[in-house]
Amino acid sequence: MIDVKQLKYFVTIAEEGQITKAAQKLHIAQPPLSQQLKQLEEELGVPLFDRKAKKMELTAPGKAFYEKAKRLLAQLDDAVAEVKEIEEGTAGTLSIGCVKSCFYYLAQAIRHFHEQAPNVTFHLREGDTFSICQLLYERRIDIGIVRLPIDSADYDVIRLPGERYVGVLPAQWKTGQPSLCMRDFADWPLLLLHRVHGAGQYERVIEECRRHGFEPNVLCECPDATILLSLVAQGLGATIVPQSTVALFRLPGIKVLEIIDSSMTAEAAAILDRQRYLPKSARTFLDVLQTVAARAAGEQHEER
Amino acid sequence: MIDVKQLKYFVTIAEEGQITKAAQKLHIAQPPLSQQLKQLEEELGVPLFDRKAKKMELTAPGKAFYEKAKRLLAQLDDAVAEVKEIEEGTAGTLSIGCVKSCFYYLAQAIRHFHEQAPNVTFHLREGDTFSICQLLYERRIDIGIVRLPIDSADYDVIRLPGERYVGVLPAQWKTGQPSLCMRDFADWPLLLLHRVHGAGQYERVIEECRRHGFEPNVLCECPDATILLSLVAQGLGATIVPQSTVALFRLPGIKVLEIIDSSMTAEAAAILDRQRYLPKSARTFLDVLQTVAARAAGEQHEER
DNA sequence: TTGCTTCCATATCTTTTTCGTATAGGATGG
DNA sequence: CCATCCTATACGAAAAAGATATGGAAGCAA
Repeated sequence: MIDVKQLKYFVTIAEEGQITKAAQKLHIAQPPLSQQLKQLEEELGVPLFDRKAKKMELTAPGKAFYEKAKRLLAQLDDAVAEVKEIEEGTAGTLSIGCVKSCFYYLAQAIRHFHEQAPNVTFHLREGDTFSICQLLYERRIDIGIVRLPIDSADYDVIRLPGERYVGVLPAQWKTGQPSLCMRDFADWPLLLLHRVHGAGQYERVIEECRRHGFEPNVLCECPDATILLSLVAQGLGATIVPQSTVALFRLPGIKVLEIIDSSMTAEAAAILDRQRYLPKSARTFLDVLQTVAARAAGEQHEER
Repeated sequence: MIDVKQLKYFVTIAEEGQITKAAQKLHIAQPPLSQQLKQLEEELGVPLFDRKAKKMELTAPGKAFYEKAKRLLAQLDDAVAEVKEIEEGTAGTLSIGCVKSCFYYLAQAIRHFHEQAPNVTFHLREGDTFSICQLLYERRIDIGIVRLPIDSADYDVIRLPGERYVGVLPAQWKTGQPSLCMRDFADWPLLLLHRVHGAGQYERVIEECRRHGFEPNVLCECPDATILLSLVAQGLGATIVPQSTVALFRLPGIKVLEIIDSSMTAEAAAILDRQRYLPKSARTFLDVLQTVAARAAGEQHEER
């Protein structure tokens, strides 16, 4: 079976014009090189060189094979380099699925990661937590970014720092203070994020309202943060969302106010298929994501 | 060092989806295949598969490498096939240098050879015997076709059948008989082939004239048969050339007559660089050339 | 859950291949 | 004609690849 080693040997001999010099260049002794060449010629069934007294000269088939061999070796090197680049995360594609309320993290992370690894391209998918998990299971995405809680049986869950919820009101609404209490929401129609499948933030917010002694008036539930916020901008009602959600989708016509008497935190996480090999680009991206999330959490504390 | 064998193994595993089946297909045991794969992954520094319970699944770098590897293996096969084709003479290029007075042989040989090996292309060079030898020495041509005698020290000489000389006269010249004697040339201005370097047919014809008791009146000597014959066609004089020479360059305005009282033969030969590997196409071509020359000689005898 | 099956990984031994040293043979040039 | 340079062959040593035996994890069925 023809071997890469034989190709390298052959190419070197062809370029050096003699076996002895080629052997030196290859850091092997001369006899084995003679043998390898002989073996290659036998495998091909074709003499590759005319053995002249002072120099080996390529035959017609030899010339043709030299060109091919050189090309093949170069392509092999390329292939190896590319594989390593993909592994190192300096090239390749990263597929990420993200719930909309976490796009702020994602956008920041992509921006920072792109500075480190400009050759990595992204495929983004959007959906609610359930569908993101589904995509991950189907291997359509490498990383999912979702809101907790989730059923974590099949995934590695990398928790991101929790963040506070904020109240979002139509800009024209009058409020006495520059901040809100949970009790304020008792009188307003509420628009809330709600997963299509399973329990999540929605249930948590309802729970919090009840803890503050009122049953919320939920006008609309919707799984998509941008739709929700645009409805708020239309003046339909107020909503309670994680802070980062409005950091990205800060539409005109809404105002964002702190809720001072609630310690609810929205938790997000990056999730991974446990059984799957993760390219280094993905691992690096996760680091970046965590850094971004941590900084966002820090800023939040400062504001407070 | 990455090995073709490893690539084949890897591709097979990738296609079979599991090591055990791949090992069966490759006719080796399973453990060595596991080891080879492991080794390849170590050399690349990248895991190529996710080991899942029931099937091996390619990682992102693995997918990329699979495509490259498959392509490389195909190209290697192509390269080997091409080299063998060139060796077998079913492809490649054949460079031939030929003196003009032998082009008849060459044309016939090329025509027949082309039927056998339509993928072989030709590079033709023309010159006198000396320059053809020179081209062969410089490896600009694979085969030379020349008139004897030559200095045969450095070449393998493959003699072609000898052929008779014929007299060529301007068409308008009146001759009593349908054939000629050497003596007839005593009265005519002669145009003769003459090598630029060294001795050859010219000297032989002069010698033959003297043997017949006259000193030829050489009006013009010239190394190129077509020029010579066109001068004859212009009525400038007569010439004596090998029969095959006029067989190809039968210009209007000349007539060809047998010389009945001379047994001079013109000898041609194919010559080869002794120290050089000869592709099979060249060897096959030589066979065809000899067949063609032999048949030409046969026809000549019949005519006679 | 238990037991069975399937498949990958590891360990060890055997065989094959490859390499290095020593040496012979052929061509070239002074 | 000898010295030199290069290639080819012979043979022992080292390295690599393969086969067999075995262990362990995961799926599947009872």
